[in-house]
Formats: sequence, structure tokens, C-alpha cells
Amino acid sequence: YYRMRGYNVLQPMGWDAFGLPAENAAMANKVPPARWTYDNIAYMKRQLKSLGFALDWERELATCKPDYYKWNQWIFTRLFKKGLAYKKTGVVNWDPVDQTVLANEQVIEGRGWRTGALVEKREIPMYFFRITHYAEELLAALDGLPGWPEQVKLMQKNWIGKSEGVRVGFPYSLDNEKRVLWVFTTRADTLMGATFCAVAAEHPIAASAARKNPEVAAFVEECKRGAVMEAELAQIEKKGMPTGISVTHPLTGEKLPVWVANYVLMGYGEGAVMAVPAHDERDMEFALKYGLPVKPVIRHPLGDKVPAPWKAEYAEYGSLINSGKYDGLGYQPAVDAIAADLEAKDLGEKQVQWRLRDWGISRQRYWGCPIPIVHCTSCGDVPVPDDQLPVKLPEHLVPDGTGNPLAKMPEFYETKCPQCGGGARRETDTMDTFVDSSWYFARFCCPDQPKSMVDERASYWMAVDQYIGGIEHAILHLLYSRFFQRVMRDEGLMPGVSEPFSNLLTQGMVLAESYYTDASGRREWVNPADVSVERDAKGKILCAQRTSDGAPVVYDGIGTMSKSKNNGVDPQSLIDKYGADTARFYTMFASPPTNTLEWSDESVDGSYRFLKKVWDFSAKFSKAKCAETFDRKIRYQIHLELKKANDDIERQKFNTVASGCMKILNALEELPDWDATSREGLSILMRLLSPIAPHMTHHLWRELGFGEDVMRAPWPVPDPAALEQDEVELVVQVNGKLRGSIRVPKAADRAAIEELARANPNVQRFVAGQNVKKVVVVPGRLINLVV
RNA sequence: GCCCGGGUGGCGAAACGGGUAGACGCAGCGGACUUAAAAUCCGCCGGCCUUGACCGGCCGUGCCGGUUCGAUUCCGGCCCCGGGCACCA
Repeated sequence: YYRMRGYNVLQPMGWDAFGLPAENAAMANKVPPARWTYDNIAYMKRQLKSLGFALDWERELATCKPDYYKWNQWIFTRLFKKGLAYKKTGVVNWDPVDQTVLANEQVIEGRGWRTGALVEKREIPMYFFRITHYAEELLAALDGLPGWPEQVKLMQKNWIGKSEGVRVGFPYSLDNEKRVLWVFTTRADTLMGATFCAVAAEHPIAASAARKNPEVAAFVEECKRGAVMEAELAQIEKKGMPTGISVTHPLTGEKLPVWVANYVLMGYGEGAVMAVPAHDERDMEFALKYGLPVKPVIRHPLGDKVPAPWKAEYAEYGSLINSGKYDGLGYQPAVDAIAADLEAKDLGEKQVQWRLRDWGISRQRYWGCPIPIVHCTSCGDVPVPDDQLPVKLPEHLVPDGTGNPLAKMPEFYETKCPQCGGGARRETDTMDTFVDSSWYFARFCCPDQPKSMVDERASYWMAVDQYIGGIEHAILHLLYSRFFQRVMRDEGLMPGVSEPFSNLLTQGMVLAESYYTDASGRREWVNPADVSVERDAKGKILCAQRTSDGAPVVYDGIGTMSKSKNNGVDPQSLIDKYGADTARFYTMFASPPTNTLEWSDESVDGSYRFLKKVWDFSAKFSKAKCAETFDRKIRYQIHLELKKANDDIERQKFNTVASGCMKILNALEELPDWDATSREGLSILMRLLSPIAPHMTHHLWRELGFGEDVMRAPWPVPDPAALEQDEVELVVQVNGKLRGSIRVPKAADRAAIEELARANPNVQRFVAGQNVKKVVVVPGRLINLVV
């Protein structure tokens, strides 16, 4: 479409090829992930070619090839030297039987997917990218992205999660040493209502309490067990235990008890919170459960008291009560006054807090880009120098599911320190595959450049004018790419380009039913194409079995098509049966691209029939026998549809473009004979249809004698003269209900319209004997008589 | 649990800044052509009521309520489904 509009269009394709699914397939089939991956690339490339997407294959790249991932490693060493990549401990899921780290996806109901063993948390050293360095810019720049869906920008905003609040210190002494427990709160106005503090299990206070009290130690251990996913943590029962330590309220001097609680996250803020049960739902739940005091300090819409159960109004802003000198102040004045008083005592100040955490990129897995670090006992962690890059990943290994194969391979990890030349150990962790996918779009601009990550050609093409991806990438992938673009900018690689994608289209997910067998004790996902289902009268699934061997399968509900659930539908069957143009047309016609879609190819026949009708109609057409006259009515319809179709392309509603093509053909079929309308209409139809069904329209365009190449023809635009109308149809309503319609001259005035409307017999039935209080006329649309 | 979306005929959907709900298709039903089938063409196709037939009426966009001359569209509350929650990518 844009090429026909005269633009210089670059449409590349490549393969995001590292990652867990390749390792799993490798284990299942006992072949190296590399081979499995390259075979799949070959299959998919053939399929994409058969669909005729006009891709520039000279720019093809794969993230698992050394000439690509070399630059992951190169940029990592640059970030490491700047302190934007650094090492600290991180928490992972540990399978105690396989002695291996599990991805969140591999933890099913708290157990390892292969072993069924209860998963434990484990702290290990990892490398992190300091994405928080760019938090403020990543947030602020969202306002400068008019081509992004509001929904995605909102999700990113909430994810980055800037909150302005107050850091409050609660002094205490431990082992005769004066210390301060710091908490962050966005509700400093409720500080006078704080009745206890709660800390995370990993907090130093919890650790010291655990040393003295075995009960606390047992509870801390309990909290540390289990998986690491936030969704899971948020749903567990809120539990806590007193540490026996108390802190001093910074303003009242009161003693407040400190509890360890499983709902406090070490990763956010200070890993500790002040609890105000009167005005926070979670705190109230906790206080009621453990008999802790509740002290209201805000006048809320329901009054001064906060009787259980919790009501949302308790959390609303209001003026302060029971707060001594702060009584009567509203939210902001109260926060200002309290922050000032805390600052005077050195026990607090206003603070900005981010929800965004730094990006942990270490993976204890084989099929990924090696992290270019050498561990030397005398020099520490040394980045691999440029002239030794890339650190190549051996491609012949078959993982067995127990730990990282690289760590069992001395010829990989035994090395020399680049600094002192002494014996050293190479890092065996690989990078998160999100690193690979955070900058590939820029490499497409210059995939053959051997000397640098990107060159000046990237500055010509970037930013990407139209990026397309699933809505599931709304946060992580898109945020990491925005971070990487800034990293590359600040390395001087693409000066002035801060955002990678000017316009973003987020596709809806394609959903399908998924099924598994668990005969072997663990889930084996069965493709829906291999499942026979019995349903009741309402379509609900009664039972299902694998078609190939009759094994019973469990229905796991409807969800995203994914590699992990093996519920994808291969478009090849559609291409084989109907051809590429029908597959493409149907995909466009089925629904707008942003919709989620439950996949069904039941109605492909309609798309096939339409294209066949276009073919047959064109075959019958004879240019020589055309009259030189236009059919005004049909020409109007065609140009109206063309106008709508052009609007719809801009709105990215391709399903109505496809139906517009159908309407144009329907209109053409009403013409009694070939004439100028047929000729012009066919020419418009071919061009409108060419981005959707290029193979067929390319052929027909020539056969019809319109020219050599439809894809080089100018994009059709409606003729304003064809859209002129002398009369319009108006709907007549009485009290907002449809009672009839009238045809009026385009220039008719209000009085004339009203007179015609009142003359309509059905309208008279509903107006008769009643007083018309008001007449609403919407030009070109309707007249409403209010009685 | 938290954040973001979605819910319209039997099905996919349309209605673009409140203005004719269901365009365009699929499936279905009836008919034409045919020895027959396929293909193709024509007609009907949200529910209920009224009518001999037209004409027409009432209800209807997940549920409850509100704003408005008028609500699929705006507002409040709820239910269900999907996406994300930092190691699937």
C-alpha cells in the first residue's frame, strides 16, 4: 500500500531464534537445539515465501548466529564498563531433584514440570541492566508517542510506576546499636494512624529476629520457600509474625511493634511498610486477623469511624483527625507539613519511588547468547575484549534438563584472564532472549556490517514507521526495546533517535483450545488438530481423545496459541487447499487485526468464492465492447466504497476494506452492460485488492490491459464529482423512535424538512393530537419530533 | 490479588466525533438450472406479536441503574472472558 503511495518501503524478516522452546524440543527429539531451530527456519521461510509478502530476504538475520549475537556481547561490555550492567544476587526457582533453575513457566502449581518436586527459591549471582537509570525518560517520552495505542502507553506507565511520597524513618535499637527502619509511603498524611510496621522475610530486621527466635526463623523460612512469581505471591493468604522488635514513631514517640509479613515485597521500596489499618485495606485485614489496633486519622465520606468490614471510602483523601497539630489539614498540606517535620528530625524527606526494577538478564541455560565475562581470581569479573568477540556458543549439545550443559564443558569454560593472562573461568550463563529482540530492527538496516553493531544506514531508516506485534508484548519487549534504543543512542550509534517505533499496531491474540495427556505423570500437550471432541447441546466439551491413538486428553480451556501448549494452527493447510491469496484475504476479512480471535477456518469458503467471482467477472470483461457512458448511481456506490476503504486502511481496519471490495464487485454485477463504470470500477477494485491478494490481481491487471504491474500503479482515490448527490434520505423519529423516512433535496431547510416529516402517514399516527415540544434536525441524517 | 483490554444474531463481524443496530460474509432454509451431484444464480434469514397479503407494533448490543429528544457509543456499580505480572517470548 505504501509502495503504491510512492514511499521507499523496507520490509525485512528475521528469526528470533534462541530460547527455551528450542531446548525443550531438543530434549524431546534428542537433537541439538541448533538443528531443530535451523530446520524450523527453513520450513517457515518457505511458507512465508509462498504467501508472497514482498519481504527483503537480503536482510534476513537470525539471533542465534554469531555475527548477530556478537553485538549483544559487545554492547554488554560497553554497559558493563559504564556501570549500566552490573552484578548482584537475584532470586530463581530451584528444582531440587533435577538440580536446575526453572523458568516460571516450568513451575506448575508450585512443582517442577518434569520432576514434580516442590520448587524452592534460591539466591544466585546474576547480571542486571540498569533500566531504572532511564525510568524518568521512559515514562516522560510516552507522551511523545501519538502513534502508539493509549492502552499500551497506560500499561507501560503503570509498570514504570512513578509514585511521589515520603520516606519515613522509625528509630529503634538492636544489640545496643541505634538504627532506623526506613519505609516508603504515598500516604504520609496517615502517619499518625500507623499502629505497626511490617517487613519482608528477606529484610535485615527479620533476619536478626530469626537468629534469636526459632519461631520467627521458621516463619521466615516458610516465606522464602515456594515459587517467585508475583501473581502467586499476591494471592497467598496474608500471614505474619511479630519479630519482638519495636520501633519508635518519629512524630509521637510511641512504640510500634514490627512484624514479618509475607505480603511485603523486598523488591519494592525499602522492603518494609508502615501499617495504617484504618485507611489501607491490606493493613486492616492483617490488623483484624492478629488483633492489632486500628486508629482512624482521616475524615472519610462515611464519617470519622472505620468499623469492619473494610469499605473503599476509608482509603479516600480527607481532612485529618486525631492527629494533634495536623488536625483539619487536607491531603497535600498534611503531607507537606509532616514531611517538613520529619526532615527537621532527620527522619524523612519527600521521595520519588519507582515500581520498575532493573532487568536481570542472566539465564542458567544453554540455548542463548553467552555473557562475555571472564571470572579471574585476581582481577575479578573481566569483560571479554572486543578482539575476542564473539564468545561462540557450541552448537552440537543436547541438553538433558539437569542444569546448564555449558557448565559441564571444560573446553568452553576453561580460559585465560584477558587482563593478567592467568587461568580463569568463563561465565556459563547466557542472556535473556529479550536482549536479542531488543535491537534487531536496527540491525535490519545494515545486516552486512561486520565492523559495528549498526552504521549510518540505521540513522536513515530508524525509527521504524510501523511496528506490529502481539498485545502480549505491550510491556516487556516494548519497554526493553525503548531502553535499548536509548542505550544505543547514548553509545553514539544512532544520534538523536530515542524511540524505536513511531507507530505501533498491537495485534490481538489468536486463541485456540488446548489439550494435554498426563498419562506419564506430566503434561504432554496435544495439538487440537489431533483431538476428537464430544460436545453437549450447548457446545460444552464432554470428553476428548487423541485421534491418532485414542488416548484420553484433558481440556485445558481456551487461550493463546503457543509453542508451550502446542495448540498452534499451521496456515500451510489453508495455503494448500485454497492458495495464498485466499489465505491472505480471509485473514484480513475475518476481523480487525487488534481483535482477539478464536481461530476457525469454517468461513474461508466465502473468501475463496469472492476471489473466484472477481476472476470470473474479469474474464468475461471486454474492454472493446465498453460503452463510454457512466451509470451515475453505481459509480456513486463505487466511489463511496473507495472513500470508506481509504479511510479504513488509515484506521487499520482491514476487514472492512475487504468487505468494501466485495461491495464494489456486487455493485459492478448490477450493471446491465459493460460501460465506463465497469472499466473504472474494475481498475479501482484491482488496485484496492492488490495489497491483499497480490498474485491474482497482478495477473488480472495485465489481462485486463490496465498496465504492466498493478503494484506500481498509483493508489486509487475517489472522484469528488462522483460523490455529489442532489437528494438525501432522512430518517424521521418521534421521541427518538424510528417512524419513517423521507427524501429531501440536499439544500432543504429546516422548515421544509419538518413539513415533509409531518406529512408522513406513520409519523402522523404517533404525533396526532399531541403537542410537538421540540424538533431536532441532524443535517444529512435525521429529524426527531419530540411530543 | 494488581494493571490493561473485550462481551452485538446460530458464527466472524459492521455501525469512524451520541443519531436508521446487525453492512459484508459464513452456516441454515426455500427456489431455479441439472438425469443426478458439484458449481452458479434468485429469495428468506435477531426474537415475539399483528395481517389474507402489504403496512405496522413491542422487545433486543453481558447484567443493574443513570445522563440525554435520542445510548452498542457517555457515567456509576456488577458478572464473565482474554492479555500481562519481571525466567514462555
